[in-house]
Amino acid sequence: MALKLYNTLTRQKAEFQPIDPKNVRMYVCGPTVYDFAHIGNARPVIVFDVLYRLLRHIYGPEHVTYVRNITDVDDKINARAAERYPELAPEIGIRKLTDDTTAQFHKDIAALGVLPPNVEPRATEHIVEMVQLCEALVANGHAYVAADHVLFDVAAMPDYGRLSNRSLDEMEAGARVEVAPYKKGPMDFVLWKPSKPGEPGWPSPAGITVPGRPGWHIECSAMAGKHLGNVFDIHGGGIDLTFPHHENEIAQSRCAHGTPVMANVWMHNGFLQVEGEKMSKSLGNFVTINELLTQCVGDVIRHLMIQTHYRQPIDWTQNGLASSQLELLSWSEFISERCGEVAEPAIAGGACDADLISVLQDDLNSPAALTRLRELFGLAKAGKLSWQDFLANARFLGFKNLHRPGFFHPHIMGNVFESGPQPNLQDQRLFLQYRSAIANGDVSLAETSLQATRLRGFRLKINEEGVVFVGNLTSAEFSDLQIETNREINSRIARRSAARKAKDFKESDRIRDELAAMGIALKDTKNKDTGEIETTWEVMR
RNA sequence: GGCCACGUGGCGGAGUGGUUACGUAGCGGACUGCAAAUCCGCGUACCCCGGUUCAAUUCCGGGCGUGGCCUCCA
Repeated sequence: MALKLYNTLTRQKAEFQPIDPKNVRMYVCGPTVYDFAHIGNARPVIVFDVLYRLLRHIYGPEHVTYVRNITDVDDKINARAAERYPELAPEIGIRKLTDDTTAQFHKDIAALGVLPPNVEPRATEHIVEMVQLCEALVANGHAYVAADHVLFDVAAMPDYGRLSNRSLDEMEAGARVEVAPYKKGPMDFVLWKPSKPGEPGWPSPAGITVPGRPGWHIECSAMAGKHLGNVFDIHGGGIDLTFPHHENEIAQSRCAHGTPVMANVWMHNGFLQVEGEKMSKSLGNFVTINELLTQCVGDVIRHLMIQTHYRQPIDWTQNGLASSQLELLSWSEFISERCGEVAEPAIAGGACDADLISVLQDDLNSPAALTRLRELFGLAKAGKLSWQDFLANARFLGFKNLHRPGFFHPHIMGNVFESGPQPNLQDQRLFLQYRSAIANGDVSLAETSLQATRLRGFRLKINEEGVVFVGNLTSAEFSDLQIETNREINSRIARRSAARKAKDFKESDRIRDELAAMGIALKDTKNKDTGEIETTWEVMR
């Protein structure tokens, strides 16, 4: 089956035909860097990561160019920088804010298993290209200068509004925005505007003498043009960007370059709600990726995200996260049993499943891909498929911690020593935060969490499988909790086995309950060869 | 007001003009001293009202509900 994609431009699913199969080009609108990225920002990042992986699979990794920009010039950035760094010169404060926020963004999405794009251009490094675009548009009559602004003349473009399916008449009729007096047409939009004092500014195009700065849309036209050419294959982003952002990008790029399209395929991911409500700062239900990563491993977020088709709305809930985590737990328990002591399986081998690729090729049907992965899981459990093959497919979908089941347990292991303080809810949250920090590779958060728990009288230890052990030894020679713990657990299991042999079930059940109170679950299995009963343990679900 | 999505079993979530996807929870069974884990089995869902059709959850029309854009928010 060939790759089919839904195209907002045509409102149809159609077979994807790359302009050049040796260089498939995709542009996705990235974040404006002024604050922590939220879960809504994570959606396009994950969705188009799946597409990127699929394209690389089909055309070869070296034949795909993925560009995702960083918007680092914006009113919100200016305002935030002035607020946070009032003592710094504006350009220094802005640079610091955008650098820090970009670094944070990278850290957050790395935990989500997202591959880095081939190019990640910053708007401020493409001012020259933006100025050139403005010049070209003024020169060919698609833009005009008024009051030190460069404005796009919407009336000069016959099919303006095609992407968002709007006519100029409708938009003007329904427009709620006040029209600036210098605009020729009410829908004309800004390509370049004069900088106010204290705002970043650059030499202006088109004979404007005062310094200025770019409008919102022009940056993407400039960056896409520079890195992907005047016409490229796929342009993606959130559905809210369809109008005006993408519509205006198209207008600028096409009119500047004289091309019939900017990108052949336009893809838009659906919106996201939180616990049934729209996410907004005023409602106080703003969920940042960073915050989520203190509760769970990035794989869990990814699982929940791709379980819904990218064009469907998602209601993001705590409940959903928990069930995603549970499924990942069962996969990871299987994997860790099979791969044994290989802590960092640089697992060789494992092939991509044709059916999984096939459903993914149907407009990126990631939920169906997950269903296929579940079938593969069943086959692997039944011994009809190697665990490496299953793992390879899971990794293709971006899950990267399946060899560490400890990361997916709903709880961390309970208190294995009986004296001293018992953890309360807040402590347990800290334990989880520590585990997540380790899982997501956040070294500084891990250290902070460790310190905090230490102050509260607990000691944490995490093993290769991601299982966190908690003790409250007060001794300064707190050596190796894991060894202590294993010794403790094994001796209790031995006592229980003896009791069972003696048919003292009251005693054996008592020991099992005791272990359960520590968060340890026992499993009795019959050894197939010897017929002996063997007891294994794991952290409780 | 204009334009546009979405509404599936307890929950999550694909898909289809006629044959109970899938996951999870729940229930029943096997196994077990009892559990847990595992394995096997079970649920006959598609917002409402009309229409088209031999047949609609799936197509068409209307309604209701939720959400998005038209306000530089993915």
